[in-house]
Amino acid sequence: MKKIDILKKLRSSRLRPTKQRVEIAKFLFEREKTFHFTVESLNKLLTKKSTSKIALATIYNTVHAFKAAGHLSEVEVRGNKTYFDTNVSNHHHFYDSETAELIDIDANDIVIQKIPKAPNGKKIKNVEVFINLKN
Amino acid sequence: MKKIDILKKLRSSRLRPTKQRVEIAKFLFEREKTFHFTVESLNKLLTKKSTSKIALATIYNTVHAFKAAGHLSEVEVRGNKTYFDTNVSNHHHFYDSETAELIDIDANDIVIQKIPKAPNGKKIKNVEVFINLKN
DNA sequence: AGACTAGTTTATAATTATTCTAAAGTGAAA
DNA sequence: TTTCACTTTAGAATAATTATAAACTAGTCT
Repeated sequence: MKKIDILKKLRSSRLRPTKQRVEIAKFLFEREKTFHFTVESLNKLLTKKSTSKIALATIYNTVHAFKAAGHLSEVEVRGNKTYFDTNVSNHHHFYDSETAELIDIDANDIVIQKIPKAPNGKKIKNVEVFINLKN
Repeated sequence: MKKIDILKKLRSSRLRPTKQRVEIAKFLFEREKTFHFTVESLNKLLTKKSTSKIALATIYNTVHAFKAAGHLSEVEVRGNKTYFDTNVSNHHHFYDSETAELIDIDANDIVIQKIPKAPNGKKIKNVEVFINLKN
């Protein structure tokens, strides 16, 4: 994703393309593969990569703004920290608890044959499959 | 589950049946249906039910000890608090984000037809399906 | 039964992740 | 270029959980 697209992406979501947002967006979205991270890991990576320090609160703000805009998804991982994913399409995850690493699984690679009905008055919003790994 | 069984359960897990552990175990395991809770909710319920106050740290200790012994499972719920489940068999969950409520799904009620291979050198430990609900 | 000891409970402090606050800064519309 | 709503920022506040260390107790050994 080019810089111009980053700007479009931000503007189309009514997010002012500030220096910080552009830098974080470039870091997150200008890559081939999907990227999984926590706010802590993102902060470390940004600090290493860049000269200008972005406040932790700004990273929280920005990540949440990107999530609200649909540019990031939050991943179902049990544990203390919240994981985010640049892949916002419907998909699933492997989780390697040894390395605390997430790996995407394409929605087409999992087929569910039988699924229960939602309880009274409720509807199914989405189905997330989580495959825990061991060595 | 009777009191004698609670004592057996504790002893078989090498957990001394202290007053607090027995009280918590009775509260958790002497019921028909599976029970979902957070440490906070359990603490409130125990405080309401019982005369003797159990320290919050003890509840954390005990819940973790029960989990380590395989008497409780931790549920995959994104969010700040950790959810536990008295159902330790292989099963899945509905999650109602409106009410922050978990509902068990029997393992037989979900059939997965196609599943990806585990990455190099890894094996599949287990598969958890999580169905998010909406109104 | 009495005393010992390792395991347990407890109140409180510490830690960790996240959110709040309010003052200073800044994009972009006019 | 002025203006102002939106942002950023440092630091305080909050919330969940874990650590600490002193007091307590179940079970064992006599």
